[in-house]
Parts: sequence; structure tokens; C-alpha cells
Amino acid sequence: MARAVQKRTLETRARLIAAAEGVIAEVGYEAMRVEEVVLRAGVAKGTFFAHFRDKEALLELLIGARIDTELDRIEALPAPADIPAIVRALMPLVAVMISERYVFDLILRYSGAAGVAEIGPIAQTFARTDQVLGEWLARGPFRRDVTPALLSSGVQAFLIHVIALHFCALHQKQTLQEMLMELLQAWLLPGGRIKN
Amino acid sequence: MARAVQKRTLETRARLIAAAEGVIAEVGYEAMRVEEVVLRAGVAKGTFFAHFRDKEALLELLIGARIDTELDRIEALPAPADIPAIVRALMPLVAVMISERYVFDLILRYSGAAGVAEIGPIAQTFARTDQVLGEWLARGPFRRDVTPALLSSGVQAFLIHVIALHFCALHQKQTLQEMLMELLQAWLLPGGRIKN
DNA sequence: ATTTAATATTGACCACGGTCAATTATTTCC
DNA sequence: GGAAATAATTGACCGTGGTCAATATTAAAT
Repeated sequence: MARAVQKRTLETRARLIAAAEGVIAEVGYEAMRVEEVVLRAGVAKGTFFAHFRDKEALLELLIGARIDTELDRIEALPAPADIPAIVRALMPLVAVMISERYVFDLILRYSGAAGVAEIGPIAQTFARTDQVLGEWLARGPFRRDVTPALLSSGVQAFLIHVIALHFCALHQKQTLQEMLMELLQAWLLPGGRIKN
Repeated sequence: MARAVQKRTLETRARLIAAAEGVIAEVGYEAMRVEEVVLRAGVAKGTFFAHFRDKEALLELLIGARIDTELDRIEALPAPADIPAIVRALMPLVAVMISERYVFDLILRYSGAAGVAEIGPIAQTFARTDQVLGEWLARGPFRRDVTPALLSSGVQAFLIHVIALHFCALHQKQTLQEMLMELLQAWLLPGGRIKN
């Protein structure tokens, strides 16, 4: 039978997370150094890797938590009445994802779980986004010729797309919001009216 | 006035590229080591970085070339008559992108140029994909209530989306082709018919 | 209380990408 | 042809993420 987790273990883990949050608050996600984190936490380097598979596993945890907070908020929202309402609801989530180019890269890299057994925090938020958006959109006045699941899948694709364009020097005629609005309009209300 | 490039320089560069291609053919993109490449090319490590900004700049070059080959092919194709024709045309491009998870990550990471002055090979292929797809789709029997540019932008977003799902253990009820087909159907022919 | 087994921590060590002052090769100019 | 200027190459060195055998701590068994 498995033994209970030691109190010491939880304390160490908490100290590592707190130290990492401190470092990130000062220098950002990309510039965070494991050496700096263990120094502040007062543990040896090896301890870090006893608690987290690698550096990015910890970052994934922290970023996943921030995304989850946004999904909680969206989930509690009333049904969206139109496209601008959707865009307004999504922007805080977008803000998290574009806070740093590195954060977006990391989100993309970890969005797909390699195996069912190891679905990480970010992969989980993607699955949850799909579900949350699906239910939310189904309550709004949008096209019904396709399933809500397909609709939310497309919205997710467009979200990623406009963020990628945001980081691209080439497409700067429109703002991120404008591009998202245009795509969602064409996706959710093709022909400018509700389809059945 | 700028001097002409030395013959020696071109030879060294060619040897580095050939060596890298050899290594990649054996172990793949992710496992390619700079040390192994310079060993085979018979140059010092520093020489590598005199020719390429960093390791990924070389990988970007090689992968960009492969993508460009696919775009050449698509560009030469007759106008697509229906959705399956589009999917068929895009699959070889998809094959390049999913050849390795690392390749897809790298493509995403380099798809956006940080500054206009430094648009890398992969960012260029993205701009070109937009243009090639736009012209190609405009010739097909698809919705006309939105601009061809918006249409191709959406297709690109869905391409990335289904590849991301392909690498995700969660969504394996459908094949990549089936998902792409379903999304493109809903995007290019909403309501199952052509809109004006 | 002591032994034993499981778990957590340590830090020297390694791998690998990337840097840069020094050296060597090439081109230009007289 | 030789000197000066420019360009290419070298390899010792560094930073940082990650490993692992040894050690220390904690909990369970007697």
C-alpha cells in the first residue's frame, strides 16, 4: 500500500512554487532560471527535478492555473447574444496567452497530450475550453447546421490563429480583436444570418 | 563597398547543410546535434554559428524548403471542384508538418516573424500559403459572402488546428482527414450550399 | 526503542547550445 | 610581390537544464 505524502514534501513543493512565482513576477516566464528558483527556495537543484519532470512542467502548471481561472469566469457568464459579446468574453483569456511570446509557444507545445496517461495541465485546459465554449455557444443565437462541438472547435482554432498573427509582423493592418471578430462572424453567422 | 562572398564560404556552408541533412535523415530533426554536424562537415563548432544564427535557423531553412516544394505543387493544381479535392491537395503539406512533433512545434514557433527585417523561411511560407490558397480557393465553387483572403486565413487556421489535434491523445475518434473535411465543409460551404 | 523499508534531498557531474578573442586565409591596393 | 584590410575559421570556454549514486530523513514493523 502507498504511504501518505510527507508533510516535508508538500512544504518543499510549496516553497519551490512560491519561489518560481516570485522569479517570474520579476523577470517573466522565459527568463526564469531553475538555479534562481532553488536558491530562493533554499533547496538543491536535484530537488527541483524530484518535484517536477522538467522546468517546463512547472511553467505548464502555473500557466494552466491562470487559464483555468479564465475558463471559470467564462463558464459563469450568461449566454452570448452576439459576436462582440463572445469577443469581449474571450479577450481576458487571450490576454493571458499573449502576455509573453514564450507563454504562447509553451501553450501550443503542451496543448496536445502525447499519451492518455500523461495529460498535462495545459492539455486539460484545451479539452475544457472545448467543452465550456461548446455549451456556451449552443445557448447563443448562432448557426445550427453543424454541431456545437464543431463550432467550438472552430472558435478555438481561430483564437490560436489570431494570436499567432498578433505575434507576426506581417499582419498588422487589423488589431487582434478586429480579426477575431471578422472570423467569428463568418464562422458563427455565415451569410449574416442564422442558418438552420 | 561590400566584397563578394568567398568561394570557401559557400563550400563550407554547403558542407554544413549536407552534413545536417545526413544526420537528420538518420536520427530526425529533434535528435540532430550541432557537434555531430560539424564533425561530419569537418569544421569547428564556431563555424556553424558563423553561418547560422543558431541551430534552429538551419532547421528552419531545411523545413522551409520542404514546405515551399509543396506550395509549388499546390500552386500548379487546377481549381478545386469540391472539399475532398482541397483535402487531397493539402494532405502532402500536412504530411511534412506531422512528420515529427518537433517539426510542427518549430513551424508554429517560427510562423510569425518578430520584425519585418527578419522574416525567416517559415514565416515566408506562411505568407505564401495565404496567398496561394487565396487565389486557388477564389477559383473554386465556394462561399462568396466573405473575401478570399478571409477564407484562406480560416483554412490555414483549421489546418494548424487539425494537426494539433492529431498530436493529441484526446481526439482520436476521427482521423485528421475526416476532421479537416468536416471543418472545411462548414467553413467553405455553410448550410451545404454556395452563399452570395 | 530499534530495526527496516520507503521516501526525500543533495551536489558533483554531464550534455549540448552558444560565445568570442585569437589565428589563419583571402582580397585589395600600391 | 608585399603590405594592409577584410573576412572566415578555430577551439577553449561558459551557462543552463537535467541526471544519478550517495546520503539523510521519515514512517512502519517488531
